[in-house]
Amino acid sequence: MNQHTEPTSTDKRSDRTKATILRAARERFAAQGYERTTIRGVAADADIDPSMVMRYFGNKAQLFDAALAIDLRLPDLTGVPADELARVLVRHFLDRWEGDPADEALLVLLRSAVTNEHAAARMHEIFATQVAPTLAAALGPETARRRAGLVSAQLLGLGLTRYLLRLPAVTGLTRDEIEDGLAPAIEAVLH
Amino acid sequence: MNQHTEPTSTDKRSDRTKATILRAARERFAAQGYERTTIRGVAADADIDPSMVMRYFGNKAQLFDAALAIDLRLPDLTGVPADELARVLVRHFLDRWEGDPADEALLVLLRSAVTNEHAAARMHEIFATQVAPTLAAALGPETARRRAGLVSAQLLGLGLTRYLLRLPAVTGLTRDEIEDGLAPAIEAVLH
DNA sequence: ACTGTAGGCCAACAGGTGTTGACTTTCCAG
DNA sequence: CTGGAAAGTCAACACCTGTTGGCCTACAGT
Repeated sequence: MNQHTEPTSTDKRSDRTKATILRAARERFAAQGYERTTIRGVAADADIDPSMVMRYFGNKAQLFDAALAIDLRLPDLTGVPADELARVLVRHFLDRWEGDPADEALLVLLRSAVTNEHAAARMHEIFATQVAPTLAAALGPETARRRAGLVSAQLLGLGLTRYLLRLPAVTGLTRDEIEDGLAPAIEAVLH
Repeated sequence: MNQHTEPTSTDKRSDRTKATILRAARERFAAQGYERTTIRGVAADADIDPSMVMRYFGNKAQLFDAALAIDLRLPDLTGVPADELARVLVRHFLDRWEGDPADEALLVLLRSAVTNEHAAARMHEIFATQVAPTLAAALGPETARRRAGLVSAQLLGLGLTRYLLRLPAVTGLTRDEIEDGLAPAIEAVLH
């Protein structure tokens, strides 16, 4: 097998189209959720035959799985002073929601997790492996156990109302207004 | 037309089956969302032919509409002292989410609004006609305008994580723990 | 007893879905 | 130049969906 081909980003041709498919899939899953996203639609966006999607990803469920690779990139919070912790969290999540439009994985996950058991399980997993440990390190395991859930509820509530439901009363706020309004609230939960 | 028939609950026979259909529809919409709910499924739950659903409700979208009749029954908050306002709100919403299992309308709405444009529009409407005015009356129109959105985000975030996603870190909390944890947070938003 | 009508059922339609297998084209190693 | 694998296309399948129209049945008003 290819020993001397450099392992650059677009090594083989198939890898590129596979990536194209995945990008199109993320967009549609993010915009419409699991059920309303069709393989034919994804294939059309990627300018490719539907059967290629099957060849590369097996079936719709596995394509969905592939689109759910998520890393929240939570920063290390152990060094942050307690009275700034909440603000750092809010700012970080706003960045993640509004950041790189190609990185819609968070939207995909949340939108689908509401109607799809499998996506919900993935969400549990992400919470357990990424959110909980980070908060436990910053707050100590005891208080984290009782507070991590509520903190997540607050941050996901923001994502829900602003980016999925697009409630005017929330989309109408500026980033600063949200930061100023929500940071004290999360601080209150953390105590 | 029937002039002397008493206007009791189950007046005509058709009204009863219509109600049966609606109950079955609410259950399925609440459990699976709009897309995965099928008319055949609803009809089977109601022990009736699918075509009857069409006869009584026209089409799937109108059946969905009928299932979305929602009244949050928000209490009058003008008499509540400012430092108890948050706690009253949290308690009220917990009651609404966990209350009468037959009254799943809130679940229906939230679960569907995430993937269905029409349900999202209905949510905007409910916010505008029920939540916003109640908060405006209690806080004054100026602060309500900037805070109502964030308060809703907090309460919907709770509903999302506890009743839809069922995050263990949130379902594992008792009612009291939620009340004690969230009330100060909402108070912080209200100031 | 008769009949009209409301309530209910059956069978089918047209369209869209995930998925499959056989076929053709592209392209690189020998 | 040539074989053969990799990449891509085409057409079809089996199934499920919302929706429709014709048919049967029960029953209330006369």
